[in-house]
Amino acid sequence: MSYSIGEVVKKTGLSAHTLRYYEKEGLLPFVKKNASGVRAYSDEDLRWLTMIECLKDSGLQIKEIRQYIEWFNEGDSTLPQRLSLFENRRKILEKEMARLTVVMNKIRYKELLYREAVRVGNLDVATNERRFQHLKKKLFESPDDFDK
Amino acid sequence: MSYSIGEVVKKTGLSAHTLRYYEKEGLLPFVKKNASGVRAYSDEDLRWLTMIECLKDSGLQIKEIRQYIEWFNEGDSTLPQRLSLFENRRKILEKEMARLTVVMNKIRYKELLYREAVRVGNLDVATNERRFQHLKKKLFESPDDFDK
DNA sequence: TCTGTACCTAGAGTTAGCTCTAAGTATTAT
DNA sequence: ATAATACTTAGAGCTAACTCTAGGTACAGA
Repeated sequence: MSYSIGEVVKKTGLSAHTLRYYEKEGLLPFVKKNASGVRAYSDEDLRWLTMIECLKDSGLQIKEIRQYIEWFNEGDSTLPQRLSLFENRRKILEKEMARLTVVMNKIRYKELLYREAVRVGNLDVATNERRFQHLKKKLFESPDDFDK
Repeated sequence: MSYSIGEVVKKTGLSAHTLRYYEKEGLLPFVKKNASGVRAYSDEDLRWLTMIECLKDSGLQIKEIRQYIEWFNEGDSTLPQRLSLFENRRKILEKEMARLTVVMNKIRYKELLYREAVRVGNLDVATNERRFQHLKKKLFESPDDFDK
């Protein structure tokens, strides 16, 4: 099976501009073209696009994805490099999730505080309520930094 | 207490360029300047910088942070808007954490697979091992999309 | 043959968030 | 007094990842 760029747009949700851009950046080195230059994407190309999306979602830059694809095409001699890429990425994702957890706590505190402030119609009154003072001390190292 | 831009650079880790840029974008509407135009940051300004960093970490754009600061300065009449901002942010962070969890599973699968591939020196052999076939089926809707 | 749609390339433009440069003023230490 | 350091502004430059434009080709249906 092969697919026109328009069909791939429908399948992937990427724009035709973006698909051509990816190709120019070396992310799709196997896409074939017919005699008049029109692209014909294979099922293999679509699987690459799925993988590219996953790597992109994990935070890899396009040039890093291109590097991965080059390693893949060089065969088993680059297995250690590829392992190392996934290890690093896993560590970065772990840090990112930890970071988001910390941010989430702060934002949730703000949401609760503002819900109370809206209820009583006054931010300072809400901020000075014992339970919010308590919560703030529990959550933050320098609690007053969160009075803004 | 007041601080020169250089002291704030040391305290916050932001560059002087970035601090002036933030001010130009309306993020620090209270910073005072002396007769010769030199900035003198107050403790209040530093607290704003902490809050700005938190909002930035939560994914807010600079113009959205400026909007929040404007609301803050307008007083209690804008409490509902601010509550709504934090509610939306909390929801977006929840989605982001869910997204990262999904991505993490895929990357961890790849890491395990490549660790085995490096051990046996061959990606195809590792991919075809029963436990990786099993893992792949468990993790993904279209497992073959992850053979890249 | 005409009309419309889908496709092509090369290259310019956009956006966010910095980051840096140039040219000048002010402050501090010796 | 002089040298070094820190500060100022306006505005240009950078990077990533698109996003769009202009001008053209290819082909299908009425």
